[in-house]
Amino acid sequence: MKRPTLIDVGIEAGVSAITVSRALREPEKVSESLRERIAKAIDKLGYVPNPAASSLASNRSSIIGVLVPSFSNYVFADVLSGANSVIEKTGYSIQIGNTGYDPLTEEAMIRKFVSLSPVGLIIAGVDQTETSRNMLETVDCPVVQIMDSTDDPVDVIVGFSNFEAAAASAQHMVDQGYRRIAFVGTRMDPRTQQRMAGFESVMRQHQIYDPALFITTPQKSSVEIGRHLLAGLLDKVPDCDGVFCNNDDVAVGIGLECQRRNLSVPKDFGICGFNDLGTTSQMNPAITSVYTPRVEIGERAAQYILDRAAGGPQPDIRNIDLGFTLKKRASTLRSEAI
Amino acid sequence: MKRPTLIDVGIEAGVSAITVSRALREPEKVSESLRERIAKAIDKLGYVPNPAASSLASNRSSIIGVLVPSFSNYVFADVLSGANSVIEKTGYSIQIGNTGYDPLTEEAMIRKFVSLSPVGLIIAGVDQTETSRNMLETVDCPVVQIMDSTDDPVDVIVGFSNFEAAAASAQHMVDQGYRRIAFVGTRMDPRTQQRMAGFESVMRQHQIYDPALFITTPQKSSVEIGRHLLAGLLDKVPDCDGVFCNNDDVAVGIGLECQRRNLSVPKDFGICGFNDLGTTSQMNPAITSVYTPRVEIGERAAQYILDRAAGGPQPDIRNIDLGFTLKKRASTLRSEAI
DNA sequence: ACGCTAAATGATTGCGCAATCATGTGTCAA
DNA sequence: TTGACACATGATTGCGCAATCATTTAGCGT
Repeated sequence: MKRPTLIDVGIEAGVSAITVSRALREPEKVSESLRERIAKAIDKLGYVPNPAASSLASNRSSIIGVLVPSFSNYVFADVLSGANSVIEKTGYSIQIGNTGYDPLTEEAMIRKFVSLSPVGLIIAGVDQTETSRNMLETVDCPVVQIMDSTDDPVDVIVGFSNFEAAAASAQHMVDQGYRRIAFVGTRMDPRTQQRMAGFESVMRQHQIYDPALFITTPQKSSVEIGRHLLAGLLDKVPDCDGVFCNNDDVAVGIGLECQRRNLSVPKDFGICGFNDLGTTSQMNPAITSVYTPRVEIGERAAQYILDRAAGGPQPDIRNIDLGFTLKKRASTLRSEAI
Repeated sequence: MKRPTLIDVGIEAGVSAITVSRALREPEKVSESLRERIAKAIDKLGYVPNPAASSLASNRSSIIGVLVPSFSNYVFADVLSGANSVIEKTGYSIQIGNTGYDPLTEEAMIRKFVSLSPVGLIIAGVDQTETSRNMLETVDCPVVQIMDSTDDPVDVIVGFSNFEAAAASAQHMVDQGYRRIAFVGTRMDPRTQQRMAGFESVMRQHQIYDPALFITTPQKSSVEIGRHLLAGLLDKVPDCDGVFCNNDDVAVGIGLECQRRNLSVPKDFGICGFNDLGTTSQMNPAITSVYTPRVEIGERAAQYILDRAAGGPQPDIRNIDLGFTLKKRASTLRSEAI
């Protein structure tokens, strides 16, 4: 009852082991009749390839590594979902790693992944350590950075500009007449910092920049923290008339806290979220948010790796910017609300 | 510049390859001095083990397979997070699979995972096909079913009783005086059906069972669908006075729709969610929900696999029920609200 | 019918490691 | 001093597959 090998299948089908191997990997190089006989033998014996042996012999595993900073951040659940939908139809599989937003953990995970001779790697962001960057430059497989935008990716990057997305949101709020807009940032990972920079740039441009309006916390985002941060913010800056959040959870929390305080949204207070995870659009009033194409980013990243694995070239455009969409909703549309 | 092997390290350290291998896997069997020399050599050469070779030679990979029905269901993001927190400190890695709530996809994924000679498997639920069940019974590694409860697991099961959790919620609503309580179910996967059964059982017990109060849809849950389902429900059953949702998203959507309709919660309408994902507790009013120990389930499942891998025995209690907690909040506490 | 080429199939080898068994080395009791 | 024994280290082998090269067969024009 041992697990059958290529040799067993070969014997059953009356061919050599290598022909079976070929029939599986390059069927066009094996005659029709043999293919059928081999298929029958595989079926009969219940043969399943041994990926370890294949990997060892070919110096190439069938693993695609996906490195994300957090599983509980739903943004990455979506990315994973997109990548999976593309990969699951192939013979490849996804191995995941969680860096916990820590560069050194990330380094360790990259080292581990590189040792797998993966088909490709997907990794969030551009802010790797020098050592990490070096490993990624050197590894013999496509590497896709995601959720960000840069002219100098390791290989290619699929994402959008966090700076621009935040700037567009800020500009929208300014357009709607808000002047004392706060930035609320949780976790403060590199992408959040870029959003903060984009926000700040627009504030400065309109000469309404005020450092007192920047509220940040290293805690992870949540609806609950959003409520607390709004309370703190209004204590500290009572004349604050709006907020841009680095995350939808926080925006929802703030929206709920406004309900409780009977703070009129959008009239007296504007709210803008980030990522458009679904709840913002259903709130009362509906909350403006920046839709980011997370699922598509996962799909495109995975597809690029498959294309390269199939022999495709590195494309000319290495910065694949899928953009973002500012979903303007009631929570900031003060002009229409009057 | 080739990747160094055990032999290279051995030469560098002046020992044989197998001693290096031992130093890595069973350090206590190698003398202190050699261990140091070997460690230095490994460092100098930047040696990283080849998992494929190891797996081939030992007939045992370092992979723990986790099979979930969906990545975008945040419940499983939490499970994954819990499992990862336990596993990341070890030399093992997580390979994930998405069954898409489809038994045949699940079968295929199990087949694939089994072929990896994994350290262990974690799989959601108990409703595998006969073929799946067979493979799981046969595979030579610990298998942990999760998110459910049964006296007859494949190996062990870590979870809670969906039937009991729903029944407890229903009983609570009945205790609060609700009599025309609807069940709103999305996706209708096996666990949702168990919740429905638990709910139904309590309704029958109190002789207030009415099939018209069961609203189900194959769509996945979301805040948006929750709003729509409430609208449909109130059209169909105007005297409905409460709802038990199989999922928090739906409960939040219903809560928001009640806000919009100025339907007084909990006075005229009670709402209970499931899973307690975080937003329910922050709503106005706060929504009652059943907290399920998702992260802990992931942790315990992973820990069990590690224990078994380290030579531990199969425990006596194979049904590890971590329970649930009904978080009674304003949305159902009608007696207190008056 | 002959030789040429292309297509189909096979034989051999080694990937890097761990299982197994073999050997060396030191310690201690009698 | 000897032998028994534990402990430390090494040599050999094979895991199942794919890369490489070798061989056979089929198809074709002249």
